Amino acid sequence: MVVAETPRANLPPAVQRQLQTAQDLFIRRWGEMGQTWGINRTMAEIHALLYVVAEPLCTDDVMERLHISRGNASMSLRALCDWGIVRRLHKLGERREFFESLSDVWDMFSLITAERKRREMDPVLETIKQCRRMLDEQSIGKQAARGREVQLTRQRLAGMEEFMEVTNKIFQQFIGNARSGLTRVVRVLLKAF
Amino acid sequence: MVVAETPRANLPPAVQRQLQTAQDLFIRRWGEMGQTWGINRTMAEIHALLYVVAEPLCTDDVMERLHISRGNASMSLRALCDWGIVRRLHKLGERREFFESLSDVWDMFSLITAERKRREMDPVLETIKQCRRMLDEQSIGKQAARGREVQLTRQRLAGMEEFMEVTNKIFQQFIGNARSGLTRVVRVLLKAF
DNA sequence: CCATTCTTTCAGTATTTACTGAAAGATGGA
DNA sequence: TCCATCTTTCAGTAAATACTGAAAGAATGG
Repeated sequence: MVVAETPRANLPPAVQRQLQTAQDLFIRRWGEMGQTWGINRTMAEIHALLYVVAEPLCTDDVMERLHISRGNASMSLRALCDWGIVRRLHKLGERREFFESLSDVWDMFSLITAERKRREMDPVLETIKQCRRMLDEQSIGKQAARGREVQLTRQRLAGMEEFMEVTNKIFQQFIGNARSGLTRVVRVLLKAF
Repeated sequence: MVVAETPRANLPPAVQRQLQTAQDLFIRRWGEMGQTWGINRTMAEIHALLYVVAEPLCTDDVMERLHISRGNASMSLRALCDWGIVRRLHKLGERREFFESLSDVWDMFSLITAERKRREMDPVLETIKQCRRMLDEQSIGKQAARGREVQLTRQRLAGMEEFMEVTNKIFQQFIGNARSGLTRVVRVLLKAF
């Protein structure tokens, strides 16, 4: 099937090149940052590409632009979709799938935050509670629960639990509110301080 | 030199064991979480150990408890000290050094946040600004700057820059305020929502 | 139904990251 | 000064992680 050319005035080659250079710079930095936050470089790069280009790309576009294999592209794109920050998109009259990034950074932040809280903070909180139960009077007796070392550890666990409960509450404000929630948070904060 | 035994009533062995089990559970979970946030497992574990035990430990204590080599312990402890969440401690009459974790979770959070902002967010923000400059009228001319693709990319970069500027401001509130700042933040937020 | 086009999977491999242990370097006491 | 004790460094190695490419699996059109 023959597809009509996108009807758009093309940029002069020099500008095209400059655009790509700027995009690549952003993509590279974004990938580097991802790594230090526990997100693999390629995934971060793909996301950066889709975000900065601001147009739907297909798998081959991504492979070509980032010099990665088909398998890698496929798996990384799926993971991004699972996170919810990239969406699949079917173009009419096209057989292959396209992918686009969410456009609102605040939405992306909300999604990622919610997911990481669920995956990583909640289990830790659960463990802390479990540890505390292992050291309460019921488990080890009144006498032992008063032992110096036990007390110390229990205090520390309690401190951490409190911290995580509070940060969880803050996250709740962000999650689901996305942009409007966040800007409101910021406005409130900047006024209060 | 002979060192006097620590003058403290020891816990019954069963309690001792239970205490250690609870601590180990916490340590393990903390290490796992660290990994997913880009902090290596051992470093997170050492920190968890020092935090939860709530008493200064020497290098050999750490090595023994976590089954790691001297080199690893030395390097990881130094890194933790660099982050500022662990402190070196000289006991009088002791030749070797001891290490202790900060006790206040809020302080630790502030330190880590400030450092990660400096190391990881600031460079990205700088890059985004640079990318935008590469695509402004001065660089590529009025005509080209109006091209559709250029416009799209510029909008995306602007969106990301705004986001990072705002989150930076939020961080500023936390940093330096630590506990008091955070609890205030929370109080303000919970009231406002 | 087959042929074509596109997508996913995964065993094998490459790359990166983390860890060890031994040797060199400090520090402090005698 | 030397000796003993403790710390750091780093080359070599082990472990974890990421990536590839080919093969199998869907989906679509004819």
